[in-house]
Amino acid sequence: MLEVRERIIRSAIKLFARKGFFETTVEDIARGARVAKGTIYLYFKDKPSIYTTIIERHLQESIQSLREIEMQKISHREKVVEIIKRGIKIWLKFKNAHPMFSIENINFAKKLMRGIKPLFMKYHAEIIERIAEIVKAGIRTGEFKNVNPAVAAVYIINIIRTAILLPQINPDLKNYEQDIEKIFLEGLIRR
Amino acid sequence: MLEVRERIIRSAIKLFARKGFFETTVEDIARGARVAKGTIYLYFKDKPSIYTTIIERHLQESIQSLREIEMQKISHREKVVEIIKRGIKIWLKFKNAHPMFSIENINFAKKLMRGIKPLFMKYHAEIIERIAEIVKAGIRTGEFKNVNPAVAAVYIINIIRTAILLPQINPDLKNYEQDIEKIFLEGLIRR
Amino acid sequence: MLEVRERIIRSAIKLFARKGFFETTVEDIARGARVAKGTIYLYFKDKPSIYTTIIERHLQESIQSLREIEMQKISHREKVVEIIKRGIKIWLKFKNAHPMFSIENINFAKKLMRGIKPLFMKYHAEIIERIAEIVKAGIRTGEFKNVNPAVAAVYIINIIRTAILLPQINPDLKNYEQDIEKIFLEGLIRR
Amino acid sequence: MLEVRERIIRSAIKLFARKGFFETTVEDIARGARVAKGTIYLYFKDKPSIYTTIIERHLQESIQSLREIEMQKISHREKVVEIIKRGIKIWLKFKNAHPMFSIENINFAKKLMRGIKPLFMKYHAEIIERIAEIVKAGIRTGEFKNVNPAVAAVYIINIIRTAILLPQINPDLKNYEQDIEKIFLEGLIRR
DNA sequence: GATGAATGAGAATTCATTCAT
DNA sequence: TATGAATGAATTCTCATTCAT
Repeated sequence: MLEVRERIIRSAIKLFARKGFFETTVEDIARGARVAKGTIYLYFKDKPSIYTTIIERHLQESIQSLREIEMQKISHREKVVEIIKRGIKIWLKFKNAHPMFSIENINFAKKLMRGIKPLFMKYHAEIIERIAEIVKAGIRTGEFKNVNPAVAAVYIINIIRTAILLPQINPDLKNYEQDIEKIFLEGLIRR
Repeated sequence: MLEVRERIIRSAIKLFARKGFFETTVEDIARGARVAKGTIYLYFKDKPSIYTTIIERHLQESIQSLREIEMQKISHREKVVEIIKRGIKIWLKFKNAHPMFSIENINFAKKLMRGIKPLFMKYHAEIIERIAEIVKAGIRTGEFKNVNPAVAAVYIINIIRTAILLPQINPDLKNYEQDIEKIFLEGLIRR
Repeated sequence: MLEVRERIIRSAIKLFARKGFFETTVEDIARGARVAKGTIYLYFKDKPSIYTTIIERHLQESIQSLREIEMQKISHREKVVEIIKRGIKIWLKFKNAHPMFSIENINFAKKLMRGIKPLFMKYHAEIIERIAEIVKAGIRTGEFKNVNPAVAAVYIINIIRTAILLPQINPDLKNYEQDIEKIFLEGLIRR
Repeated sequence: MLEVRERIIRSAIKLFARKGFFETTVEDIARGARVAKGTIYLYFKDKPSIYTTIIERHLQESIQSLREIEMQKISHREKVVEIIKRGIKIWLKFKNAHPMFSIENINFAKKLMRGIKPLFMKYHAEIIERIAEIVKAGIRTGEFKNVNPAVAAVYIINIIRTAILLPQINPDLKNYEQDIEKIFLEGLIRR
């Protein structure tokens, strides 16, 4: 049997993803973790802090993934492609509950989420920063066009988002990753 | 003074965008519209239906915008650029509350959104369809690369989203639209 | 077209009988009377006073009916039977909404009905009184057993109630009036 | 101190009888039971279900009482008298709130009662049935007149009602039970 | 007289959080 | 540590009544 704290987190991830933060009750989480309601409060200060913990974990995972990519001996183009691939993998785990690349959700519930924003912003800024660094390097080596690296970084995060949303919106689509990558790297315009 | 119904809608748009659906109370909306709580219920069946009405309005506006672009006598490239420009304008108004712009919210509050989903999906499908048609035409004329038009359509919607998020994440950035457009149309890779 | 006031009363009678006092809204009554909601308040002080008016009308009708029976040249036994017959007829019109022989309803809604109680009690006392007078006379002439006339009067009102409830409880029953009258006049015990 | 659930039920019985269902608030009940408002909802799904529970309890008590009477080794006449005596005792506790005792209430609040009606009808039918059986047996043995037993059963229930109402209407009356019993068993007519 | 839009007090219900055991 | 019964603030929604037109 897992640690109580871990059981709570896993139960919460499952429920937040399925029903959302507001429509998941602390009781639901407790039931899923097979502990009593009160026990939750021995491990977490309040409901939002469960959410915060989950987000933080995923953001850290994302940053760890970026660090690994940075150190690989591959072209910057390949690095960018790798960021997208691994980003999809990590974020897919957390799917819809993840406010990561859905920054709006942070505003979606001001009061409750107030505590999440600074945390999120800190990590988010680092993620953008690290991706921007790779883009900047790619520009220096002449691999990439001369664009604002920060803009490109946000753009890349949205590419990940596009890849995750696409099958939700259009489940029949196959091999869309190739098209996304193509448009992203080479542009929509034919020459 | 505006019509009561219109005042309620505008108050709700402002509040949903600022605080989100759950943390906006009916009383808040009433206060913002300068009517009594009960008055809301003369114009709307319940709280979710205010939300639905707002969403529908924005989706219809989006579709109307697409129709106008379709009829313009400009290149497909210019049409796509125009879609993005006008999309930004429309969605900016509704910012954070807009579930299209932030499809994750649909899962962020499953039960609430259940009623909205069919409505949303209907319009969303039409929007994707119309954008895809333009892309398809552009491919035929040789303006665009040969990619799956549906993939490109979702991609374009996410470009709009990127453009809206960027200044929120990094308020110092200037002229980022140009870079976004450049990456989108010509790709990140230099040649 | 009837007078407005009369239209309101008839609409209310119909609705109170069908849905009860609490679940009939003033708006319902107005719609049924084909007047605007506000118009009701030109004719009645408030919602309970519509109810009061209806009750008063029926109680007066009951008393009028008793007065007529008193003057008839028939035996006391026949008078009592007549009271029951005409009581059934009058009360049936108002059926379930009638708190008359459902004195509990007066307590069923203390606050709202507070105004009804004195009115009701006044008439009710008179009705009991008049019936008791007839019973007393019957005892004097030797037609009836020597029982407390007031007890007999309430008993008689409950006979009316029994006759009205029976078909509601058991719709298949036929000719039950005869059995009720028999038990009432001659008793259940065989001799 | 009683169990919480029991305290809630007793508080509700007292209040429903005094003020009626509609004018008793959940807060009232909670205060009377000395628990918080929310606690009510740990024991009952909603307000009507408190009512239902109370009704069911009293109906079951009535049936249990009938079963006991059935088994007694006394004449049918004595059984019938016993039914009335014990009926008075049981129903007095629940007085005004009891819809059996006051079947009109069923229509006094149609929507509310819709959920109660099937429950009520089930028990009510059994009560009538059991009383009717006793009457039928009394007719067979020659104790009772040859009347429809179902009619007599409803008649008996109304006798109970008469006995409960009488002191409410006329508080000065003494020994009225004897007169009621006399009229019921031997009839009003003198011979 | 007549209207019906607007009001707002009041009710039922939910659920995060506490705390005695 | 763990429990889960109890709490009560907060929210949605209803509807009798008012009042400007």
